[in-house]
Amino acid sequence: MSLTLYNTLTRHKETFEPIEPGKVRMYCCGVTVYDYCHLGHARSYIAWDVVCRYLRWRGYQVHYVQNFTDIDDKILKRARTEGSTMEAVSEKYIAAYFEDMDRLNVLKADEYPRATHTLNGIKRLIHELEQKGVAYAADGDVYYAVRKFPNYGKLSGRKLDDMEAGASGRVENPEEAKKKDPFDFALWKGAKPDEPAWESPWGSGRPGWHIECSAMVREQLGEEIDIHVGGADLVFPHHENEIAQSEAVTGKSLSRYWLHNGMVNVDGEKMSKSLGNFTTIRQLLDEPLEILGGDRFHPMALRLFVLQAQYRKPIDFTGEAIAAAQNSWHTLTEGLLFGFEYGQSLGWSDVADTSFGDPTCMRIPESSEAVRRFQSAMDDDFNSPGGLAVLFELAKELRRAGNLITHQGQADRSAEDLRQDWQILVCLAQVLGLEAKPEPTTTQSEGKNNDTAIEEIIQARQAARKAKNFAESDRLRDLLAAQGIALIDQPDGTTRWHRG
RNA sequence: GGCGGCAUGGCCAAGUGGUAAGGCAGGGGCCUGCAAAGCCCUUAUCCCCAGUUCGAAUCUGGGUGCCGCCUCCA
Repeated sequence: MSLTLYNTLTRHKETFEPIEPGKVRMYCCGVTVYDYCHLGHARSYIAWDVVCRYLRWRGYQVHYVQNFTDIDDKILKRARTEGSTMEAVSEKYIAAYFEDMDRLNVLKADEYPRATHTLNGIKRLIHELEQKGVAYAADGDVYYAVRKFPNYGKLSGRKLDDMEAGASGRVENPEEAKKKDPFDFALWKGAKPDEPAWESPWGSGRPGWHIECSAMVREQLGEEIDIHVGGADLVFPHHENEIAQSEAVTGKSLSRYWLHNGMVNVDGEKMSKSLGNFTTIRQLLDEPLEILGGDRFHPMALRLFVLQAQYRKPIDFTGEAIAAAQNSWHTLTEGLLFGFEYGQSLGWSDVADTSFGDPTCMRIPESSEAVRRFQSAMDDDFNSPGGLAVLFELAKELRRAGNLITHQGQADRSAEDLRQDWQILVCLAQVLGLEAKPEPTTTQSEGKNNDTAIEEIIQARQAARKAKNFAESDRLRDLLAAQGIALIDQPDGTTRWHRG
C-alpha cells in the first residue's frame, strides 16, 4: 500500500515518492510573531504535526523545518504601541507559541529558522536573482519582476493577465509607484526612519516577506525538498512568490508536493486577524465555558476537534462542536486509560514497569484489522476522520470491557485480547498526537481507612433491602453516593462498590 | 470579474461504480424494588435536473447554494 497526498501544484492526489528513498524533507510556513496564536494556527500546526508523525510512523526519516517570521510591519507596529522593540515582541510571542503548541501536543520541528538569523542567505538570494535578471533595484527597494518568470502562477493556477483585468481597489501608494508591474513584489525594502535595518548592497533596509522562506528552505533543506506545507491562504501570493524566487535561481523544482490546510471558520466565515473574529488558543483553553457546564476545554479535545475533519476541508468553530469534541475526547480517554485502570486486575505482568503505557515501548501487530484500516485511511491524504473511527471503535470496546469488570467482576474477553486492543489504541492515538495521562491516584491509605465503614453501611443496606425497606435502602445508597461511592447490586444478591 | 474548493441523517464526518463507516446528540425496549452496567431495536434513496451504465452518493453535462484566494493572513 502506498501513501497518496493531494498536491496543490497538480490539483490531484499523487502517490508519495520522496526524492531520496526513505527520507523526507519538509518545510512549513510558520507564524509571524506579533500576537498569540489563534485557532487557525492551531489547526494548521496540528495538521502538519500529524503529517510529520504519520510519515515517521510509516518509517520515513523526516527532517521538519518551520520558520518564524520575526521581521514584519505588524511586529513593528506592535512594538511601537507597546513601547517595546521588534526583537522583544518577537521573543515574547515565540515563547507563547511554544507554550500553546506544547499544550496541544504538537511536537517540535527539527529547526526553527528566523528571518533575523537568515539575512546573509536572503541577501545572497536577492543578489542571484538580480544576476538572473528577474530582480531590479528601485530607489532603495528591490523588486521581483514577475513577468520575467514564465511559470509565475503555476501553483495558484492564475494568469497575470486575468488577475490584472479583475484586480479591484488597488490602493496607490509610494511603493506601488516604484514597481514596473503591479504584481511585482518586494524582495528588499529600503530603511525607513526609526525602523530596524540591515546593511546591504542596495542600501540599508530589511527583507520582504516572501524571500525569507526561499532562503531558509535553501539553507536548511537544500534546493529541492519533498513537501512544502502551509495554510490555504498562503497559496497566493506567498507560495507562488516563493516558487518564483527559488526556481528562478536554482532552475530546479522547489518542492515536489505542496500541501495546504483548510481554514477555520466562525459562523461560516474565515477566522482571521483582519476580520477580528479570532479566538486565541490560550483564551479557549483557559476560560471556563458555559457550553461545557463551566468546565474548561481540554487541549486534547481541541486537537480532536481539528482532526475530526480532513485537513483540507474548512471547519466551523461553534459551541456545539466544542461540546461534541469534549464528549468525544472523554470517550477516547476511557479507552486510552483502560490499561492503567484494569491492567492490574487482568493480571498483566508489566503494570509496575516504568515504561508501562508508553507507546514507544509497545509492539503492535501491523497485520491487525485495526492497524490496517487506520493505515489505509491515513494513507489516503491523511484522512484523520477515517483513522479516528478506528480509534473510537477500539475505545468503545475497551470501555465496555472495563465496565463489565467494574460491574460484574470480569470481562467477556481474554486479558491478552484486551491488552492487544489497548496497545493498538494507545499506539495509533499517539500517531495522531492524542494522549491521555492517568490521573494521580487518590492516596491509597485514605481509601483503606474508609473501607470498613463503607462495608458496614453496605451491610446495613443489605439488611434493609431484605426487609423490603427500600426507603432506607435508597437513603444509604445516596449517603454513599455523596461520598463518591457507587453501589452495584449483583444478580446473586451481593453488592459491589467502587469509587468515582 | 478571474482562479479554486465544497454540497451525505438533528449536528460533525467517512465512503469515488454494486444498494450508505465513525463521533456527538436523541428515542424505544429487555434486565433491575430503585440504580449502574450490559444487551436489543431505532432516525438518509447522499442539493436539483438530465445523461452514461445491468447497476451511481460515487462517472458526464447543466443548474442552484455556500466557502476560500485574487490585499497582511495558518
